[in-house]
Amino acid sequence: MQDMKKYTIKDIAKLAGVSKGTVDRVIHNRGKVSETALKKVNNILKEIDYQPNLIAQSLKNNKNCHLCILMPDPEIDPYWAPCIDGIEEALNEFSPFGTTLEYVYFNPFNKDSFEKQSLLALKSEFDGILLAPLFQKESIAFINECDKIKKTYFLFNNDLKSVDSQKFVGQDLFQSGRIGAKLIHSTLKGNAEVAIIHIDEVFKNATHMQEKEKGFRSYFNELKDNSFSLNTYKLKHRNANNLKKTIKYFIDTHPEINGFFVTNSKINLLAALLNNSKKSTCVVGYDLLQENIKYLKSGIIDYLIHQNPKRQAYLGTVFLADYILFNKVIPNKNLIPIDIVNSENYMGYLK
Amino acid sequence: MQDMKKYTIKDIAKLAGVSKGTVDRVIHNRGKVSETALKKVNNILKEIDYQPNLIAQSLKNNKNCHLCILMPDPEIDPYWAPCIDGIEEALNEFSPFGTTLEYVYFNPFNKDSFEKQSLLALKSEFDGILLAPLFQKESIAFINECDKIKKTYFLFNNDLKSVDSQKFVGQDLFQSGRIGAKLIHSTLKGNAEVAIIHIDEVFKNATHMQEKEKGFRSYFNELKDNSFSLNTYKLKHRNANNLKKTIKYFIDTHPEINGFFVTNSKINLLAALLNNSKKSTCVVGYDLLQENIKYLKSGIIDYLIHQNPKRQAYLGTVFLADYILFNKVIPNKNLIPIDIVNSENYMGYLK
DNA sequence: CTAAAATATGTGCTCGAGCACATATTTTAG
DNA sequence: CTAAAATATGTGCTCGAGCACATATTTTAG
Repeated sequence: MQDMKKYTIKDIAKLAGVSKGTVDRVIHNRGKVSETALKKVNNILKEIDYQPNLIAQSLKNNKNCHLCILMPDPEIDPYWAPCIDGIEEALNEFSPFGTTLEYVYFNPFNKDSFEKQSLLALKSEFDGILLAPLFQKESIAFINECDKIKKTYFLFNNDLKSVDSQKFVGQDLFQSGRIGAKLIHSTLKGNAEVAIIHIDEVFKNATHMQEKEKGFRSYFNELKDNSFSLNTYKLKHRNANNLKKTIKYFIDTHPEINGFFVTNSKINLLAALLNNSKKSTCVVGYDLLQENIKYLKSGIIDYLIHQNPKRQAYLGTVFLADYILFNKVIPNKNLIPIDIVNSENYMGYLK
Repeated sequence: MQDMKKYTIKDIAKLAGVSKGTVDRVIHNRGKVSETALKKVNNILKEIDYQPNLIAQSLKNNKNCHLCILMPDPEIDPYWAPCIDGIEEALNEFSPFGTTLEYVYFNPFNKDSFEKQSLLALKSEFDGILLAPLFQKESIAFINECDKIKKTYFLFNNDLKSVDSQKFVGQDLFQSGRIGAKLIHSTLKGNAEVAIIHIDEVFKNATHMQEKEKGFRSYFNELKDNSFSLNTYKLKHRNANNLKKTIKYFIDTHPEINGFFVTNSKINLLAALLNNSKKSTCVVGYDLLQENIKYLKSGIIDYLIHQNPKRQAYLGTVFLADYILFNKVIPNKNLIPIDIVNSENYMGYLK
């Protein structure tokens, strides 16, 4: 609230009765400064709380920032499509500061594809890389490689246990499972048969869903209400038709279930086959895919938990660019809020 | 994705075989350029899609941006406290670009205070002002004055009907009411006595709450379920003790109510007096005040609708600074998402 | 006490855009 | 055809930070 006059190095030099070269040496601890000069300059720096002009600084540095984005192909899994919007939004903000981008997609259901594409990415001359480390082991190998060749990386979507959490933006998946549980609890109150359903299309990329299940179960364990019974079901398959039959068979053989918690965005596959005539049911799943919103609007899905891939990718890009261009520190623990979405507030989260 | 080499004016001058002065004149349409030179330069500009270096530009302009924040005193109404965090966060981002701030607080329950403080603000030498226009008529007078003296303004929290919505960031209050209704509907299912409760401490600043009520009622109207009965109650008073008695009396005389929708952050006053022994009740209100979260955790409040004052103020500040410093256009219709908060996801929205 | 070495300090250029002013070229008037 | 006026073009400074290099001052060795 004080009158924040912006001091320049020249101002400081004049105030201290030295040249700007000396001020510069003091600021950057480059030595070759007498103790008298050092003290004078330091006192003034402290007094006026000198902040260098970021604009002048970055003009001088004239750094460029070329980022590489290593993520699943949104054509293969539409969950990732909003990430592009978030990244492009960040690019818009940073391209006047010399930021450029390059996308490298991999098939999220195919480990080999990740390995192949990550090698491709490494060949590129990027200054920083943003990646969704879907495959634990392979991703760790990849970032070790990045460390070795001194390239900055940043993770989004899911964390890697062995990695500095300062380099990650995403959600707390355990807590996210608890939220699902709370929603089903609020809606069904008691005497409910609850199913935790893992629908997995091709590849078992399960750490994600397991964390959610853990959180979900922890909520009900703490509740100590015997009138809820919980069971886990894994609905897998090889091709889409097959999966549809599996789900249909599951629904038909479990008419007693009235609470459905689907641990990923595939909930629309279940919703398509659910009959909403049964009065007291609660269906909770993940992600604002068009297909999911359709069933949210029609009332078959009660709640969707929003993982906000767009914001995750946006923030990841911004952190990287800010770090590379302006040496800004990346804030610690970037857990973004977990949004509860129903038929009345989903609009706010699209675009 | 092409090789985005960053061209400078010097590069263009060389390519066109002219001096940078001529290039500059072409770029800014300042005339005094022969047709041959004009064509040559324009062709190259088009060809390389020249984008001026924003950093160099703003170093040259060396604009300062002094913002004034005209908002309610958070000491008087704690709802506003998070706004300060959001504004300071924005300030952190922009102070290296020469942005400074000045707060002018008014008493949100006192029109005269607003008028007095807004006059005070006008005396200040600001480049832009961010305000929460609580008082319709007075605020319109104020921004008309701003228009007259050509000062940039931006609104947050609530809109003014007569004002360009491009200068506003906030939430859709009607929709927010519908969300409250949906939550009560999901939780209570049917056969419910629902109360819409306006708790107003001193001043009737009602447009806010009226919009929410309209949305709330519109949801139930569309539902066409006779088993819900809706009633509106206005709980007013002159001093806090008095209000407590009023609320207590209201609760005691309306034991039949099981759905409570409180249209503002004062829901903790109701929650403090509610008995949660009754099994099938649903209490929905607004805002993540500490007092509200207490009752959310204890289970008396089921849902809080998050108006995200922090993000509103953050975005407002960012838009103003970006506009003043970099001539960025302020995006149209800045309606931020309306977050549904329960005991399991509130943490993500704090800080 | 002097010359060389070590240390301290200052100067002037750069980053890219933008503009004032100086200079060069073309057009017009007589 | 020439001088003045009009027009076109180019030069060099500035914004603030940062650094290489030039210069000044102090210390050390003999």
